[in-house]
Amino acid sequence: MAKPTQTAVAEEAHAPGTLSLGMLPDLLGFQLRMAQLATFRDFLETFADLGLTPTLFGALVLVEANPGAKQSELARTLGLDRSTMVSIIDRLEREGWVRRRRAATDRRSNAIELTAAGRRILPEFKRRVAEHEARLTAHLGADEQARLRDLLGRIFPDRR
Amino acid sequence: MAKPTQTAVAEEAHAPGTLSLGMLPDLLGFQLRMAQLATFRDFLETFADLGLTPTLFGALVLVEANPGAKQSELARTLGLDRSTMVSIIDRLEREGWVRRRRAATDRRSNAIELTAAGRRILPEFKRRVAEHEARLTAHLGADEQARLRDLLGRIFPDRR
DNA sequence: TATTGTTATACTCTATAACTATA
DNA sequence: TATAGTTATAGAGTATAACAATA
Repeated sequence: MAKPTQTAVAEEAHAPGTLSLGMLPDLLGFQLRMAQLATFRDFLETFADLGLTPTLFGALVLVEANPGAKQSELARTLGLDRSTMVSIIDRLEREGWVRRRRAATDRRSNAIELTAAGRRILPEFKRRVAEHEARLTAHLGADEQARLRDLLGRIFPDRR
Repeated sequence: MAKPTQTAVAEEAHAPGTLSLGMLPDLLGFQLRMAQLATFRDFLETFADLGLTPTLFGALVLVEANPGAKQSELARTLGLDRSTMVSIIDRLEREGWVRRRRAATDRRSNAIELTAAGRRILPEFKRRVAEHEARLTAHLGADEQARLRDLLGRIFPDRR
């Protein structure tokens, strides 16, 4: 599996079918982007039959962990606008996994909570996500996975 | 549209303003997504005056490293469809940074290359990207940055 | 005045399918 | 037949601005 290191190419000449990446591999932003793109696509394939996206799954887990949370709280936690959260909750509600309830203390807001169907199906979602994660980390040891999560968590911690 | 039924109910207790993330921090995909989102937004702000995106910058660097490469080669390397690459090259060409040249050997394809203006401005782009990268890695040591890039490169290496 | 949810709208990014010109 | 570039189009995801209800 070991490929010879690519040497500097002369002007105009580059291996057919294989391009040099130039400085890109040295950029954290580039590695982040490519890893995220591959991961996103695998996630979509994992849930192709249900149309579940990483954002929808994240919202479901958040609702489970914070029953009765407001839409705008969920939005802020996921780094989304509250108008974006409307359609996300719409979809989850249309699937019958969550419901909107009028909050008792502040009647402007909706308290979002899982339905019985949502609580029933969430373990299956988590099981599939675990399989997806296993593919993601197939080439990493358990210690490396933990290290990677830790390092990622320290990128722009002030922007979250 | 159909408005959801809303019934008043008592909210369950969770810390005001701060939601629990549940299992999300344990998911590599989630950390990846949040880090990439923050990074993408900082990149856009960095080039707000020029409208340069990570993809456009990546394409420029690729053209620099592989003068005369075909559009479809660039597309494959960046993980994009060749129809998507059309508009990317369109934009770079409209800015005057690259040009399409009829390939001599295969007249179906375009050989993409930097213009003089492109070669002139690329160092400035790289300087700004370096500043962006510095913000990104503000909380990481040099060794940790290298380790992070290495670990990211081992996520789905077979899908790239 | 400020906030919450909502709607209307628009913009970006991306892919699919069909077309053309070559190979 | 197959490939490279292009075009038209559609879908997903997102944000901004304005509005009503409520605080």
